[in-house]
Amino acid sequence: MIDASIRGVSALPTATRTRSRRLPTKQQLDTWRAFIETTEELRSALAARLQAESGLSPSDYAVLLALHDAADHCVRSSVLATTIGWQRSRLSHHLGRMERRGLIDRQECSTDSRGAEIVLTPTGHAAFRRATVPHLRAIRELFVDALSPDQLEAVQDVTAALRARSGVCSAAGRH
Amino acid sequence: MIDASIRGVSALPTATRTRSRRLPTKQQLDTWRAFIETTEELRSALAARLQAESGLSPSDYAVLLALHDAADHCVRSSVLATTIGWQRSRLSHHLGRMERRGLIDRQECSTDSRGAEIVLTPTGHAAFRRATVPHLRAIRELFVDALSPDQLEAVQDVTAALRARSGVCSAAGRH
DNA sequence: ATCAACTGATTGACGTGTCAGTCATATTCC
DNA sequence: GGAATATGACTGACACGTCAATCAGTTGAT
Repeated sequence: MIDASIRGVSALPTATRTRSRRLPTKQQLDTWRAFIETTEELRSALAARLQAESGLSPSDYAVLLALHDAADHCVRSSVLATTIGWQRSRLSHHLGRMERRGLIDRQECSTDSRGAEIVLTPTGHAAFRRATVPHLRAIRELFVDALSPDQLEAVQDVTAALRARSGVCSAAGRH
Repeated sequence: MIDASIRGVSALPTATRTRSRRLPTKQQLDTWRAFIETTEELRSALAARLQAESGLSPSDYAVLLALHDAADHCVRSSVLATTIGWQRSRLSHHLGRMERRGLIDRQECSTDSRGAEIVLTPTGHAAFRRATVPHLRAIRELFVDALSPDQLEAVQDVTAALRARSGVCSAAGRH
């Protein structure tokens, strides 16, 4: 969980002050470390709650949500992949596991016989309904309620800035 | 921390209990979503750079860093596990893979014959040295330089607030 | 109509992480 | 000293994700 790949700055060559070679200061690294560890903790705390309350992983939830939002609770596999921003093979593997658990069903596509249509089973629908309110509540408790309105605004500000920088090719979002 | 875990739902005033059923607003969910997606993007962008520049995963780097910081580049396996905050089995598996790649070596412990001492090999040391500066530079480029001083401060503020909240839950179930 | 190129989806191999043991050695208590 | 217990580390089974390959079906050029 904890990403320790940030620590141990003790032996930094502070001599090089060239612009592009500049390295983060100790304090900046501390901020980075706190940031990356906190987000990881938050993510895993939420995953643990979701699992405990509904037996679903975040990935399961993402798939069920996309299916639930779709008309007829039925989506082409490729569409599903782009909707939740996954690679096809990942989706294929995950759908196999979810199918084995009876959460979804695969059907042949009428318009393109290569295609697969993914359908929400009654079991899958029930699992999603059971999961959704507690999950949203957990998000509120662990994230929203932990922050003041100002802090929430700061989060939006910071994420936008980070995206602008690293999201060189920030397409329609992933995950 | 003790009083926090004792604070139970039954002892809460009515207003708070009503509040506990409220769900996040659409805007709050958007903020959450942006937050979680951006951190994930940042994490994976950094991992990709580390991998490309040094052939190491963030996990590899964490292990090598802890070993590098240790006296004689040699640490007891259990100490290593707590240092980087991993479960023992995870570390054991990962060390097996790193040993196969020649990055580390396992030796018998002199003081406790159940124990194992993990040693940095020359190969591992070289890989770590090759990885460090580019990795820190990537952190600066993708995180530090993307944010203003005010924003960096806001990050610290927000992470502290999140930790204070979720720490209530994770304190019980950690390690 | 045919063949090459493309596309939708799955598969296999492999690295990774978790959980529940297992085994050998240390420690504790009588 | 010797049984009960605790500890350090490893293992096996399994879920998960990525990459490269595969396969069947579709499209496009000639």
